[in-house]
Amino acid sequence: MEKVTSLQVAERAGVSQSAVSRVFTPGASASAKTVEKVRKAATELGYRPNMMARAMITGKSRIIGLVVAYLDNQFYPLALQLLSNALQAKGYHILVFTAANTRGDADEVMQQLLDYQVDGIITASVGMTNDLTQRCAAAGIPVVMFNRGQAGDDISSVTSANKLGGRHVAEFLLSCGHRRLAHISGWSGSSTGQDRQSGFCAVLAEHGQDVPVIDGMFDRETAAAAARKMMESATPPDAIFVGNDHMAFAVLDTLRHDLGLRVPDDVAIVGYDDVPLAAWPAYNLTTMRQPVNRMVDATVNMLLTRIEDPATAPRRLEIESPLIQRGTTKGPKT
Amino acid sequence: MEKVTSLQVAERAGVSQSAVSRVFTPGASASAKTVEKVRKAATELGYRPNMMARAMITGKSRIIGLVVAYLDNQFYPLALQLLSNALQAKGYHILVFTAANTRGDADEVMQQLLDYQVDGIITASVGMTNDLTQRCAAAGIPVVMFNRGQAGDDISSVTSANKLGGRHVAEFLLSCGHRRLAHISGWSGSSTGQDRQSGFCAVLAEHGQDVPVIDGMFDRETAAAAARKMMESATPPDAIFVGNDHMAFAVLDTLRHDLGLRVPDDVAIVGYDDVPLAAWPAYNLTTMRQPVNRMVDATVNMLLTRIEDPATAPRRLEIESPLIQRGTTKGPKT
DNA sequence: ATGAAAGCGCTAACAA
DNA sequence: TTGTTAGCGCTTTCAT
Repeated sequence: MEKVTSLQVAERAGVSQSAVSRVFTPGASASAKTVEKVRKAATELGYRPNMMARAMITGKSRIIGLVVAYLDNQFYPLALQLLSNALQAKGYHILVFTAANTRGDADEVMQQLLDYQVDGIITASVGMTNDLTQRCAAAGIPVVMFNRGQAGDDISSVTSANKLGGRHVAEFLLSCGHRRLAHISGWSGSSTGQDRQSGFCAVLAEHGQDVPVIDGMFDRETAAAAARKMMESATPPDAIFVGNDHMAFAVLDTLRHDLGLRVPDDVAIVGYDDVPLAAWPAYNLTTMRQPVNRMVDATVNMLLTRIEDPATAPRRLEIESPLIQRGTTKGPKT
Repeated sequence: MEKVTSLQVAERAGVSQSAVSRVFTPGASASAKTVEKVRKAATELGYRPNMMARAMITGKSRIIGLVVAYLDNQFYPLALQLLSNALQAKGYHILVFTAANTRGDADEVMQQLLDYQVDGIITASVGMTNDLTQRCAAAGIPVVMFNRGQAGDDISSVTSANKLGGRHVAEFLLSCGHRRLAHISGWSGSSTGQDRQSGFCAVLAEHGQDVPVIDGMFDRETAAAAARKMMESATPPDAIFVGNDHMAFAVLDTLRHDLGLRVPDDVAIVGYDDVPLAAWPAYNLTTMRQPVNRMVDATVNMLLTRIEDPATAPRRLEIESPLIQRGTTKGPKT
């Protein structure tokens, strides 16, 4: 099982080394006879082309850099797995870069990305202030932001229709008869957090309501503290829209176990993402679905399209998705 | 931000190309003056050595292949994140390979691993029948199995002390006064599943008890069905040891919501892993901790040691860890 | 300590 | 279609 080179295969097959190369290069021409001889010799020797050498010449590594900040939120492991599967099926692989949402860190990651000559980059759970994306795009590497958008620019992104989703939630809660709504938002440094909030608040503003909002930072502790604060205020809400499921679980835990409140009787809760855990009976959370599968497919398509043809214009895709009613809300008044 | 080569840096610094190389090669010699000139020119040009070219010569890619079967169990995303952080700090990165636990798939993954010339391999949530590990080891690539062992062989592995853990659980449940114990085991094709089961059953055998066991396959549905079956039998258990937390959550859901049973009053439940979710109030699960941090550190150390010195003998490390008592069991009778 | 020269394993012109 | 040739960007002898 030692290193086998194309030259050795060539000798064994009685052809030139470049003939071997052609047989293993998708778009190359070789006679049926040559192909057969080479394939035979190759399997006998256990030959496979060396990716590194190939990458060095073609400039294509068939490696996609995945930049990810945290994996505590169940949504991201799921996405990672699906992305990996989808890319693997297309002959690509994911090189993982963990990055804090800080400036210096982003620079370092950026350099590493370039070092490895990744063909493309997917960023997930990375904030929008990050010029990392900008700089990679500037370096000519296709970038797709997964589950994050960026205000009016030239970077591809795939998200769900977050603004619309926020509106849906507001309309739904109103239709349930709730009148004192509140919002524990996703991190205000992320488009996702902002959009959900603005959609939600817009509808309520149309109804003349001003909504208390606390930034939950996509973090359990922060969200739990926010929930406590809201419920202990003079006019506690009768329904809370939480910026994602991950925080919503923390809110539910706090409401039920710390404050002894009943959900949805005392407060209704709506989350965002519809991660698997949301459907488990222990939480049974009403939530806006994010269609991970479709988001992943779109991300992969977009990225590979741009890799194959760099002239392709960046796109910003928003996928609509339904509200999933479960046990943390009462049905709408009819 | 275009491609900058060592030759360009050399010209600008007024030295030879090999001088530049030496400055960027850890163990090489260069005068202070040369180093300074080169460093200056390099930063001005934004030069960084090309990993691919370097990898091709040295045979070291600084890439670690991570083979992983599924990420639904919270334990693995957590491990992935920690592994990535630890390796990144040492200048390595993780290339992800998702693989089903099937023979043909393993072969394919194995080839891809070799194609990318990974310096080392970590397998997680991969079964033991997989000769993938054997073959990689045979190909001279250091392999560490994370959270899996393999019966008496020459591959490094890092696990918790699963057999001992199983024993702990049995002794604990007996001390709580339970007399009708049962076990929903981890996948019997994994050492982890087997060891936990054998430790657990060994203690009970010593007490003359024969324990009903159903293989939960590390799967929610399978575990839930097993729990239902057990509770509906003529002599339902008064305590169930579930092979990991991921399944234990499913069991708790079924017990509480489908069967209307109270935990721990009707049945006590113990899991294994102590994933973050186990500590959340909604489950508040008593469980054997697996010390992810220490397991990750050990894995990284072991792997890098073997990469740096291939002569190092493989090791099988078992890390002991405590039982974390929470709300799904009653304290021991005193 | 430094430069010149020889490749690592492969792809991509270029002729034939 | 095929073989020959020239590199990709770098590390590493080998002289100096």
